[in-house]
Amino acid sequence: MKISADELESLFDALPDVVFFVKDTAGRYTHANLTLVRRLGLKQRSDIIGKSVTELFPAAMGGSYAAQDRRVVTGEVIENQLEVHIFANRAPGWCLTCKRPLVSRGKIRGVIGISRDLGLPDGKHPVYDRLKRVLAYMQENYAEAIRVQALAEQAGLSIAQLERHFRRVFQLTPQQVLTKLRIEAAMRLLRTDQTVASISMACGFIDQSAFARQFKATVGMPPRVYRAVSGLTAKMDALPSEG
DNA sequence: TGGCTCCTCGCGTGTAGGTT
DNA sequence: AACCTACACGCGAGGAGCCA
Repeated sequence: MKISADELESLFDALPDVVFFVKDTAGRYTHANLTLVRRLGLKQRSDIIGKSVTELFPAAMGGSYAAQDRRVVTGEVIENQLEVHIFANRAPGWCLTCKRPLVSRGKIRGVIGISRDLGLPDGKHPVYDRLKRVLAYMQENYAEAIRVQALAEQAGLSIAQLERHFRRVFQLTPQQVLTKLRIEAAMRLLRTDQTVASISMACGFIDQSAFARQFKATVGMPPRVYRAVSGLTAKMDALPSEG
């Protein structure tokens, strides 16, 4: 039994916190769930089908998504990539994106993927309180060099335990949580007039080079472009998410 | 579920060179 | 001058597997 993309599309329509899409090898949408339609500020699916990310997304983000798709079309699989998506109300939202080549009869026919919103932590988990302490430490010290080993010691857990519990409670590895904290801080500081170099140091990156790379990988655009984009208001009232 | 080892690979880093 | 990108290299993070 094989499930078609049409059937998956219908199923994913029911998930408001998950974007589902299929694109052909040229990067044109062949399927999109209603969550993506809404986040693009569009009315119906047909407004998306046949279009590419560069037509639907602002150039700064569309180009990054297209580059990601090109990698997948060559066979690369993207698993749980932590990304910032800017929703229609311009608020940033954290998502985990998965993309894989769509293979049919032995040939790659396109890209199939989902992007799910990062949910709330599981506060009922037995070690949640210990992890919360580690998280608080990370929030206070993200500007410093933090080793997972040190976090594990602080929680009284082995590294393997810490990672396992982090994934279960926060849906992220400790390293991803640290990146998230740093990028969030950077996005705040980019709205001030601090230089990119000073922001990179203030957020715990070794230099602005490492910062720019990480920022682009996560947000989809270089820091300078994000600064320009976040300074605009009316011109960019719809910066939706996908991946 | 916890603890441990092993191994792969992705990320951080430093540098150089190009671009704005 | 400030910023971005590409590349090479080393190391630590994280996955897999096993056992208790």
